[in-house]
Amino acid sequence: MVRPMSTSGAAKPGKPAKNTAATPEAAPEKTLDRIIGERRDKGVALANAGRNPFRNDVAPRDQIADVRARYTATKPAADAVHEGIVPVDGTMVQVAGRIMAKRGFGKTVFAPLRDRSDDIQLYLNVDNLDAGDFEHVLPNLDAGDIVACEGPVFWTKRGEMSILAKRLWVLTKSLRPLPDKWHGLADVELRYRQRYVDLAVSPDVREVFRKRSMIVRGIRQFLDERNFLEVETPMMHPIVGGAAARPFVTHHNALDMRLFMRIAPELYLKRLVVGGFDRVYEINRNFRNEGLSRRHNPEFTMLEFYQAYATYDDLMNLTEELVASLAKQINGATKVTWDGVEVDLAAPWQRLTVQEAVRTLGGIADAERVFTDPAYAVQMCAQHGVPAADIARAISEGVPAGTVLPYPADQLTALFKTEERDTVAAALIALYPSEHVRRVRAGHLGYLLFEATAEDKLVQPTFLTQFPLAVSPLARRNENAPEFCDRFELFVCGKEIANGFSELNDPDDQRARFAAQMQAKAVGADETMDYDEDYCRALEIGMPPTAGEGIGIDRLAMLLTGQASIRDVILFPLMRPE
RNA sequence: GGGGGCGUAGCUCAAUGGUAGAGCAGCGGACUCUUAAUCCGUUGGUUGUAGGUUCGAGCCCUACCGCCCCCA
Repeated sequence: MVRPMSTSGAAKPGKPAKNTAATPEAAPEKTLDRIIGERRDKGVALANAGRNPFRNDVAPRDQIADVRARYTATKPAADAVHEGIVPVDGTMVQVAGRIMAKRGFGKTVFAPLRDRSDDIQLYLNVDNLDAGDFEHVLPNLDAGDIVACEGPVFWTKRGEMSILAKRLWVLTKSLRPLPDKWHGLADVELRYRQRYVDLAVSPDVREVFRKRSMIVRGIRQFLDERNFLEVETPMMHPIVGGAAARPFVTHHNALDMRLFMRIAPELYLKRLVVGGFDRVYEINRNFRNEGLSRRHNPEFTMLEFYQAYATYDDLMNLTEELVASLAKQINGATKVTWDGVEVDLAAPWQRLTVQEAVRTLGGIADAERVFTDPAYAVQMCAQHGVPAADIARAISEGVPAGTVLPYPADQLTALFKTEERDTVAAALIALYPSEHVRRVRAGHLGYLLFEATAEDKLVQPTFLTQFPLAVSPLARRNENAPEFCDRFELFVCGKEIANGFSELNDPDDQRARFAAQMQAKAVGADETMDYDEDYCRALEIGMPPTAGEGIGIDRLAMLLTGQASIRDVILFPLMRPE
């Protein structure tokens, strides 16, 4: 079947001679329109010669990479004498892909062809190519066209493996020109908006996404080998849970129900652990309604996995093994360059408590006092640039709900920007019901101080451990220090890659943590979890001792492919509409 | 949200406030081992959008749109 090209009335013939005077009312044709018109005309010419320019009756038998592999060893010595064009063995290969360039020599045309696996050069010559193809197909061939080609393999004098084309079919006529053959597509905006063009012309970009796919496959293999069960849990949640982030809100019509796009699958996965699937994982999208940056995309991919009868310590060991083995599998080495820094992912990695990080990297000599004395912590935070709003909230969260504050709640942030800060803080701290709350609040401030002073100094892979309770509402308390949790985060080049902990499975403690989240929300925190009563009920059924972890797949892909922007590891990053 | 940068032909980029150019691609021609092929000729522009200043604006000013970077 030959579908005629729909040559639009506006399209002009191949030679747009200067006869526009004959149609003075015609709008001037733009360059791109003219190019598209010329390409359409070639499609019409193909159709007129009985060659459908959009056909689907020729499937390639061979992949280019396979052809290359098969013939690489037959390459003649550099000093070999050439006697015309001699196929290696006369075996016909048949490949298909996109024509990347066209170099014409009158009766000979060289045209590199690219399929998903590799490139190979087509040698299209009047003496060898089917006469009809030479006459009707070749003149209507453009860079960008999808073609199939059949012929034997030979080596050119310059030592380039080539296919001596006997037959050539245009399978898909490309109507738009490809970007500059040398510079490619440099405009990052166009690269993201028209990823199909970016991928078509940039092997490097293809390679990044191929590696990303290998990473995900490698993770599945790694976990499957360890008897983890891959599961799928809801992406639309009736309540917000599992992480501290602002959600996307949507609505289900039939049930007339508000739903949140999930910010994390954590609470569902742990329900499965309660149910007896005590090694589970999920690799899927999370959605967080936050700004875009080099390291944030509103939808991103997360691996979360849970292993019963394991501790956060076990998961740190597992993570080292997983990431180091992925690096070897994908790059053949544990060293990668990221952000201009050489990072070595070989195990073991440094382990450092948050408090130690504040002292050694943040340069706060009395870090211990920061994590026990909230008044001191306020001073340190203020000195080191922690935003006043964050300090005010962290301090306020310790005041029991319903207490009449000595200062108007809506002026707290403003007050924390002034010299009155310490007085105000002291007044609020005086309202705390217990020494425990004082320490919990100090821990919260200590964590803010860590973010301000130390986080970006964690360059080589580092497990940051012993997180303050206040910022870890789902993690198990440390046996010896109840204001800290058995939790870690993995940092590389100042970026958080993974987050794991021994799970909190005491339902009463979990209820108290949810209540604390409600309190935080009440004093203005916008990244809080909702109280999840069903999850608490599940914990009452009983969750075995468990450790769980989330690994950001996008950031891991950035690390292992050396990309500086998350947009370069997401095929279609979020953009404003054109 | 704040600050900085960028936006010119299909692509990659030029252009003291004074006639908008080049390379590639395209088109026509030559060429049977090129690979950023070469050579000759040639088409192609509402300089992101809308205003303003000026005798004159791609360039200066204002607003808006989009992208990038930094900060919050």
